[in-house]
Amino acid sequence: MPELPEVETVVRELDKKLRGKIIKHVDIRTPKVIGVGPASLGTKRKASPQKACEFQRQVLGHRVLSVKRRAKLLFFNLTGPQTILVHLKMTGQFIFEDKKQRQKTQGQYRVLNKLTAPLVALPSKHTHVVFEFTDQSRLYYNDVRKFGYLRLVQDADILKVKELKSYGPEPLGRTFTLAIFKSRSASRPKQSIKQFLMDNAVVVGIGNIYSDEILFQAGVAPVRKLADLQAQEWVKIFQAIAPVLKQGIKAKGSSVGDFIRTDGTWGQMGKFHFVYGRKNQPCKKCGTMIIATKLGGRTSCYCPKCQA
DNA sequence: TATATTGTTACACC
DNA sequence: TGGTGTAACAATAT
Repeated sequence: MPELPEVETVVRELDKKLRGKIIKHVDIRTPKVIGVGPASLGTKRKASPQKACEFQRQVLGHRVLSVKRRAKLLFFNLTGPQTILVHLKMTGQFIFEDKKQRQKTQGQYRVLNKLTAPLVALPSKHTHVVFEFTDQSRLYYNDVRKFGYLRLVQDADILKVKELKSYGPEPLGRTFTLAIFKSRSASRPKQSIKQFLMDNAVVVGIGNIYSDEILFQAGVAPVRKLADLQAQEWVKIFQAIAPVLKQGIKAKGSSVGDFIRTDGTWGQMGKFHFVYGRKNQPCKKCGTMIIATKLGGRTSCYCPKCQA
């Protein structure tokens, strides 16, 4: 389940590996994950062979200039007037391999990030797109749920992309301040702090895992309503955001769900989780059992003693 | 077989 | 009407 630290991990690795490479071939095995144009694909998407062809045609022969990130969206900036926007949603993943990498792994990967998942050769049944570059290296896009997408957008149309318009500030950016963060709560006093943190209009990139961890570090229960939070609690929550996300990036992402790095290895953040996914396990600080509750349809874990 | 999972959006409701 | 709250949706492993 990639959130900002996981997406950032993928972006840094891909930027290093793909920069300068020329796309020689694109194999689109599942056309429904492909979009063309600034309009969003929507949930009820159907396969469009025409779009897949157009995607292929416009991308072939172009060089990757850079790979960047905004919120949880990846940007593959290409030569020519196009950019590929990628959202991994729940289970999207990229695996990159060159000849050396292939020898190391013998072409075997776990497409699902579970120790019990079998090693498979790529492309697997969950591989939907394969990029091949002129130096023989390959980039595989896998997605078990097929919720993610690759969208080709003309650079001139980037500002027409709806999601980009509704996104709030980057949590690690200079424009994200306590005053701005707190001000967004005024119009929705009854919302829980957990849902507030996960709202991309408030601040981007924070999902279920990191919101739980941030609230643990802040000592605030996820069920607390915005209007009831004391000034000091706002400060604690705000000050917990950057360190928790930075630790996630440093650990190369979480090891939970289906997240794997671009070389098929796991991130280490899972080792540091204090509350996420630890229902009925003792709190690492006080030993109290971690409890789980549902907020806006999402499971939220917290320590009833450490978090008031 | 029912359930759990997420970001996004369509839509109901003040 | 505009902003907020909520439910639905996509697909599949377990």
